[in-house]
Amino acid sequence: MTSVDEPARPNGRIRDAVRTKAEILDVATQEFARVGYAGARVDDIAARTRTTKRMIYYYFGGKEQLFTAVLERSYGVIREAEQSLDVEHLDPVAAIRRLAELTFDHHERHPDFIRLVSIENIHEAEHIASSEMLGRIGSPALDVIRRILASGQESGLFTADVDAVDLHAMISSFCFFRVANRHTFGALFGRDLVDPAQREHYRTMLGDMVIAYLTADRATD
Amino acid sequence: MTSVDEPARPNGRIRDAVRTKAEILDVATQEFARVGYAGARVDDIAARTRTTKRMIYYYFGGKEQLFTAVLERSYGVIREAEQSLDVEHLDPVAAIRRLAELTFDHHERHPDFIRLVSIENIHEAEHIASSEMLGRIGSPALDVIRRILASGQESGLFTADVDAVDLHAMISSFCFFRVANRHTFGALFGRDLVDPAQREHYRTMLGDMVIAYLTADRATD
DNA sequence: TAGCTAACGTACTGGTTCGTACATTAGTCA
DNA sequence: TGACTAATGTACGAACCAGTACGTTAGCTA
Repeated sequence: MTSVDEPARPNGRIRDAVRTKAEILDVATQEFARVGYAGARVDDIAARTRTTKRMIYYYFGGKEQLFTAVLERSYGVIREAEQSLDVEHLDPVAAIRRLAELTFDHHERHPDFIRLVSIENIHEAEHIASSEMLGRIGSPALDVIRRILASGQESGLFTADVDAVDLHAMISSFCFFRVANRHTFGALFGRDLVDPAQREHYRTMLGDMVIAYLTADRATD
Repeated sequence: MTSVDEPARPNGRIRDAVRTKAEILDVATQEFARVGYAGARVDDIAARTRTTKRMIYYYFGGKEQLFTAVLERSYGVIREAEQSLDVEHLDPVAAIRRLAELTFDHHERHPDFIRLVSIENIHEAEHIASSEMLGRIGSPALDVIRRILASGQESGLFTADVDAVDLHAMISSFCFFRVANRHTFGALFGRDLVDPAQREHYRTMLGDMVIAYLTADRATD
């Protein structure tokens, strides 16, 4: 295991606090996502890193804090992704559809994150609640939705009585369910919601749904 | 703890296989839903029944089989509920809206079931896969949707290219997300999706969304 | 280059947890 | 009413698992 980047040491022991910490977080993210908080084993996480269990306690304090750190980093990643959203140059309908598609893509690309969120919900969001950072993380996506919605409502394209948080919930629920409930849905109904061949179909379906809702003539019903 | 139903015994020991088994299932359902499969403790489940851990192994064989039995009974309950669906006397639009509302109500009334499904998805539906019963449980709701959809498409009310399984996924995703992700969503966005005061709002939103999707003129976009 | 400390490793512990061996009894039926 | 068996209880073991006491060393800096 001697590479150019990591020259051999007499002892093989290398000191790199940043790398060690990051490696623990990487492995812990995989393990927690794979088997849940209670199902994960601190020993197993340590065994899959190049360091020892001792270091987990040294850097994070304990299993609980490690899980919180995993959540914090995972949420940080999506916040960053949301910050690079660039849809406001489009007209409101296209902008919302594009935003929905980006949400769709992001969920699909980060199944581990979806699993962590499911797990955190089983724990009633207790780690989020006790995290300084996650309490004030906000959501750039929400701001984007708010602005598009306002512009669409002003121009009369969208029905007036829609709220950004609710629309975000609507979009997220479809994207989240598709990934999170993939297994039970597949087992019960014989259809793989994440089948690559069906990807475009569901991506379009999401956009159609959201736009139909936003542009519907509510008086019709 | 002496009641009319259960007269005192010299030893307090009563034999009732059916009751014992049902009581274990009740408690196990609560515990598994509360803390997940790995988080649940066989000893704790036993302690909360009027019998002992020995009986769990006697009747179910082990923790894994107990969890499967919990899932089987839980899915059985919704299948029964679905069988009593009675919406086909309504016109297609009203029928779909009513069906969505009943799905909405059912999810809200059975948060433990939602949690069990989330947990089973973390385990990649392995218990469903290995269950004889759950493999062929089917879904009466799906048949209902299929018939309403066919009638609505025939009369030209609904867009033609919609599939029953997909529509079921759409309705379920909204209902499921609202309950399952209540905690993280609340913690991050400060809005309780299950707030009773907002119940009618979200119930209407779901119906509006589904109907808008089904009746939209897809060519507009 | 001596010494200091952040970074790391080893080995262990105490409590937990699934599962079982063995003993007992309630209720039934010949 | 005696015997048989399904149903139940007790006590324990072996593996597991989060966390820690204690010792070591790499790399920096005075």
